[in-house]
Amino acid sequence: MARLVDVAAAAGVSVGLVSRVLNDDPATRATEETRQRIQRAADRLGYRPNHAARALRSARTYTIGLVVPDLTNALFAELMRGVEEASARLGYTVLLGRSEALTDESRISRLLDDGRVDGFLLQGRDADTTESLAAIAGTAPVVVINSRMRRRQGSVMLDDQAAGRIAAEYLIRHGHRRIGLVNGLRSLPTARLRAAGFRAALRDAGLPLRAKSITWFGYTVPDAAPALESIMAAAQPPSAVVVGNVNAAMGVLTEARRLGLSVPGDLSVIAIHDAWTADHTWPPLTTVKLPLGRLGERAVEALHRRLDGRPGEDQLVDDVAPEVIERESVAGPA
Amino acid sequence: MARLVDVAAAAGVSVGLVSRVLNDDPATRATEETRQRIQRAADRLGYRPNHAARALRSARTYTIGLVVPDLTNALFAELMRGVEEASARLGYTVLLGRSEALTDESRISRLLDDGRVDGFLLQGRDADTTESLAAIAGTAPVVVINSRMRRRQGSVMLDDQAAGRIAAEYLIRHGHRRIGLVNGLRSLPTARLRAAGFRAALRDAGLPLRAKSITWFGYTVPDAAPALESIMAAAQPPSAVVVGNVNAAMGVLTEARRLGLSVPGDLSVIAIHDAWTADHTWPPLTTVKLPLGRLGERAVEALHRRLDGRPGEDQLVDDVAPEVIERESVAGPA
DNA sequence: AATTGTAAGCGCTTACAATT
DNA sequence: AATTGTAAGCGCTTACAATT
Repeated sequence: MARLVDVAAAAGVSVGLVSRVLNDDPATRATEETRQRIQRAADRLGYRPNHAARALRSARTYTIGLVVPDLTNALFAELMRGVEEASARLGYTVLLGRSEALTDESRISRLLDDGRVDGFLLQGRDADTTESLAAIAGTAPVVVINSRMRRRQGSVMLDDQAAGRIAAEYLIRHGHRRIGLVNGLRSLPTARLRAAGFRAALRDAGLPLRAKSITWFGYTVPDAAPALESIMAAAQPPSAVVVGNVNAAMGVLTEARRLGLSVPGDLSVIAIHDAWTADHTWPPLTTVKLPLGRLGERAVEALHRRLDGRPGEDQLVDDVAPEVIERESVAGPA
Repeated sequence: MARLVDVAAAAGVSVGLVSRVLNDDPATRATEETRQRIQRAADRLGYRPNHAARALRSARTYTIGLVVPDLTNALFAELMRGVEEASARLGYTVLLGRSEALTDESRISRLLDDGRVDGFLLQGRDADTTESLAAIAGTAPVVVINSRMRRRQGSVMLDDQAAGRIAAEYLIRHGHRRIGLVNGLRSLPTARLRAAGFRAALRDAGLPLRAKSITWFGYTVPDAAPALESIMAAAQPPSAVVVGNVNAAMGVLTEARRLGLSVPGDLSVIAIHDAWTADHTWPPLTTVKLPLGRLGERAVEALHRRLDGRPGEDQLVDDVAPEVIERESVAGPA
């Protein structure tokens, strides 16, 4: 690869000048002619700055670590797309890690100690995991996704309260009056917010709120069976449920079948979050789509500001509204 | 962070010696006492080598680029686990990229030109994509996953022929005599191999082979509908199908429902590759599980050998046999 | 004053040299 | 001969200096 000295020689100037011109150093205003000679030489030689040298000298790696609980979660695709888009735009490379593989303390702090990343985008399976990931990251710049840190600012969150409300309102609009919520763990801020939105919708519609119609087992497929069983065990079981997550909703469909309930005949189901998998369940799942791509972008932008020395903030990503994707899992009550 | 000079000062020796001892340089045999003093000093200071400095000096980044078509494919989880495991063991960090985001030529070769990676593990959506990814990587060490390069050696492949054979044999054992194959694109080596195994099983069982009972639409969900429709349009449609991929099998189940076929009553289905999603379709899918984790490990090991200057090889990962995971999508013919 | 150049130094590895 | 030290240099950025 061509180095700075090669470009300098080709352009007939010094390495210092080449570096400053190529980096658009605002303090150096070379003549247009010199600038062009340098740029042309760099283009002709296909010059690319050596990452290691730049990182060593400037003590910035221009790499951010993205830590998520499960790479194969379909929801992660859209988040990642946003993260990639914003990273490319702002000049960062993304180093990806599953949080299980990294909670093994050593690996996350090593990434820092080895000077491989400038900061982290963190998402744990629940608030405690996220908090401990952040603790491991220590004083490094961190932005947590869909959670908040107790002692530090620096988070981006979706509007989960709106999502819970919109899902419940959709069912109410279809005539349901007994509605359950299959929710994530109580330790998850997202779950608490979705429940708040859910409750608000019922209250506004003048519907009664039974504590037993909300479960807090979790967002994953296996959590759905005990949740649905518990909800349907009521004297007057609901005719519809909001499920906190598409993945758990797949489990709800399976469990409904086991309980002999037809969807949406006996039970309507709407899930929060949209994913391609929702198209291929039976029946196809009606969902509330949240702007995960935008969440990823906002997370990168927030970290970028932190890396620039600006203070952390807790942000709500509400510039794109949640949207109901109608499929076939909701009908009127029997 | 503590630097080499800090450790050297603490141990009362020179930086050169510290570097050699910590890196287990075989040419330097320090006294046991010195060695211990150095190691203790390093431990006490929490010394970690600065990655940028090491990369700059040694012209090795100890980072490998892993490029896959779709991060959210459930199959990728197990592959990634193997890649991570072997990378950690051999001292590499993994930089992850989707191949769509990277075919955009610039990004893949930039990773190299910027000196961010030593080499690549590549997997494209099909043979042509993989080939062009490899072309973009140029002279960099490359190992392709589940495909082969025309002009270069350096690949790891699953035993797809065995998988196709095992799937077909399983259906034959259940009494099926008219069996279809919903396969991936003909351009995919994996698809051709699965078809070969499939045909061999039918031939060995003395069953007739109709060209029309094999389709080549692709491995993804939407490819399944036209495939199944075309197969079931035959005068004597099959009573069972092998589906080349779990994801496509989800589409097959949806399409069967649309065609009014019950699974496994009217049609038995077995898919190649196992994933968590297979547990949550209706009915749960019987699959042939292939050793994807081992594939990932072998890929890293192969790249490691290339980076050590050894020549590329084309390897078949057959040290773990494919295994049928019985669920509920296969029964005897009606 | 406007433009360009010089050279130090980031933290390592490693050839070569020096010491016991 | 066995053990340890010295110093150059990887490719950048940037404070400071020099030139027009």
